[in-house]
Amino acid sequence: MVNSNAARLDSIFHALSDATRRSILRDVAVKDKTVGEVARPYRMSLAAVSKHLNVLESAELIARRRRGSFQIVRLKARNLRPAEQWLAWYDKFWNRQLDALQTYLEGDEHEHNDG
Amino acid sequence: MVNSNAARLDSIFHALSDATRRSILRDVAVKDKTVGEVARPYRMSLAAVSKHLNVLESAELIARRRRGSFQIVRLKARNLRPAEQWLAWYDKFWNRQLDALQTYLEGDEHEHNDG
DNA sequence: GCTACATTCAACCACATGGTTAACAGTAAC
DNA sequence: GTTACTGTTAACCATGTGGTTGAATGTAGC
Repeated sequence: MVNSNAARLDSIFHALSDATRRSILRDVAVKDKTVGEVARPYRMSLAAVSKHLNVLESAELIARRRRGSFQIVRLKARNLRPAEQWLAWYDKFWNRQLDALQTYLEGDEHEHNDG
Repeated sequence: MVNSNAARLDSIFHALSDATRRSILRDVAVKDKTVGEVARPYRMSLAAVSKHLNVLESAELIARRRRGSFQIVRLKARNLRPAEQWLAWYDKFWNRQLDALQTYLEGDEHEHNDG
């Protein structure tokens, strides 16, 4: 619909398209963590994790704030909402089992004319 | 073909991270379309659209089947479900307004979304 | 087989991504 | 200021992405 909305969805879905980043979101959802704490479970450099955090932050899915010499990573869960709302539009297509209907029509040689 | 859950989510979210592909999903949700019909609204080559369809197909969000010399593109809406379920886990964080609570508790700065 | 049409594949390009290591910068403690 | 620690930035590399054009494939009909 709106273009800025599209760009927002681009960045959110892109941020979610990496398993490491999704895992990081889970980690910080439960409890705020420092960057070091976020990075520790992952077998990659701190710099790599920092870049993942940049991606998540530019999608506004996390925020970093400084506390002393640490940076605290916090989830901004509400900003997942546009993605969930976008997906919710498709509920009707599986809830009403149109997909199953089409699978049925496709599976046999039933050719329902598109017109 | 998608193996693990994580890889499946990778491919789904990646497929959704492009506005053209999201738009294509909307287009074929309403009604099955040929590749040519899908491509017509977009200002890019048919080959480019075909590549977008490849991405959507490898995420199993669409299926193509041949009918005569045409290929019919059909939505496989149910396969959006893993993405929606992944996101649904975060509902509690905004529904219970823990996000706002944490912002309040942690923050001197009341940063409200400036967008 | 030949022609026309629908779509994909191949080769190519510019740029983004995810990772590395090493250098740099902010903060605290001495 | 120096040292130690936390985290980001820079430079680099291999691979992936989104687009192009043009050739190739598959199907229908003559």
